[in-house]
Amino acid sequence: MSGGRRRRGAELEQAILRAAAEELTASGYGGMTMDKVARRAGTNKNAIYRRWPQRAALGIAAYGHLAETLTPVPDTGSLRGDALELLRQADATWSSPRGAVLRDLLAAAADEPVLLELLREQAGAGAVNAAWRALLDRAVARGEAPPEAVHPRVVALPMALLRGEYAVRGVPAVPDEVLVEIVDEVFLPLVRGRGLPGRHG
Amino acid sequence: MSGGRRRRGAELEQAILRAAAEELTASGYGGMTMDKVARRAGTNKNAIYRRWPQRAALGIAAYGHLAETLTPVPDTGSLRGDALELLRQADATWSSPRGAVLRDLLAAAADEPVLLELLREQAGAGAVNAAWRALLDRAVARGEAPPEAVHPRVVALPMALLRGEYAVRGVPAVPDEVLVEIVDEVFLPLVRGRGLPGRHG
DNA sequence: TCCTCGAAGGTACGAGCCGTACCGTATGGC
DNA sequence: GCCATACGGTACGGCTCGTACCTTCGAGGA
Repeated sequence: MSGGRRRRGAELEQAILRAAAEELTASGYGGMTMDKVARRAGTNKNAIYRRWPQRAALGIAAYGHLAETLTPVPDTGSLRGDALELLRQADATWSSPRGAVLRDLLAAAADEPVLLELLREQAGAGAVNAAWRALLDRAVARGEAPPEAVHPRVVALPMALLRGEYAVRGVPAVPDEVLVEIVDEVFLPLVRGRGLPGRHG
Repeated sequence: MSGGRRRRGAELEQAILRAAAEELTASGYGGMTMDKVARRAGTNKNAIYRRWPQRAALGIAAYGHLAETLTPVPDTGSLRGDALELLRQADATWSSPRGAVLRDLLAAAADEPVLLELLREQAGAGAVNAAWRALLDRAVARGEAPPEAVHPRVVALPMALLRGEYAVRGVPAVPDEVLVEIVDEVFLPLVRGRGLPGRHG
């Protein structure tokens, strides 16, 4: 909106995305109205709908602008320390305003596989998974965990339990005791248990 | 709407709830409009808003009418069989149309603790939890699992993982292999692992 | 340098929904 | 038989989404 120039293509697209991201942080996903985004971007809904066919698609794309911060994989020297740290990072993210947006988007995209996959990309679900895997690999290398412990379901377990907590309690952040319990009462015992012979073939 | 009689109190309330439940099954939660419910119940929105202040509250109450079927706790003789059966029951519920409604309601109530608690009651979350606990208790009694295995987090684990699957994949039912994996690769190893001494205090 | 076509701006609109207000009317209790 | 209460009917304001239509700009080719 500077001068009489008319923005086009990528320039306009970035402006829209930034405006949408600002609306997201200001009013959440529910408050991210197409009209408000258009007004804030200094354009009109036409230009938006030409790029994103639905509100949810714009919301997901805009979330990508918000969630550009990549959290480093912790390395405390012990599996327990690493797991706890990573879980605390995740909890901090999920309980932040950005986490509220993420959860709303997740709900909005739940019945559209295409959007769901897009959201997973934007939210860095792959990176989180890789972090947990790296953490387990290191523990195995240190001899702290049996090699059998490295398994996709084990990798995904702590985040699933964290999500479960949010589903049960709702908005507020998960107390630290719960995170400790997830690690000490579930994650670590499971890692130990997978070193034992099972009954199944 | 039979005859010229005017319904009041509990009679009208039941009629509204039934109409809302029918709308839920017909169009899902998103399609459950206050106007449509009122029309189907043969009344008007006034009578509804006098009882439920928001759409979500009505949706949750109506869901209670849908989910009156209590599933029996399986008893196959082995922990693995019981767990698998219970997980399959849960998956069947969650992947049914009723499950779609439930997931929508969960999203709608996510940021209102009061509604969330109401929904947990209506959805029989307590009963499901009790079923998993009973199943573990029986396994302990049979000597199939160590007493330490009975722990709230262990009880809640399989359902949390199932929810996680829905969050990741979206709508379709979870393949049976995944359910088997949850039991064989996570649940049972954890139960075994909790019988071992850990490193924490 | 001029022309043309695609893209952006502006605006208006239809449709749907929520939640509220107002008022006439029946019903059950006193 | 009277009256407070709750129901029926209807209308409305406000908001949102998504679409349509036309004007205007801008970039690249002739």
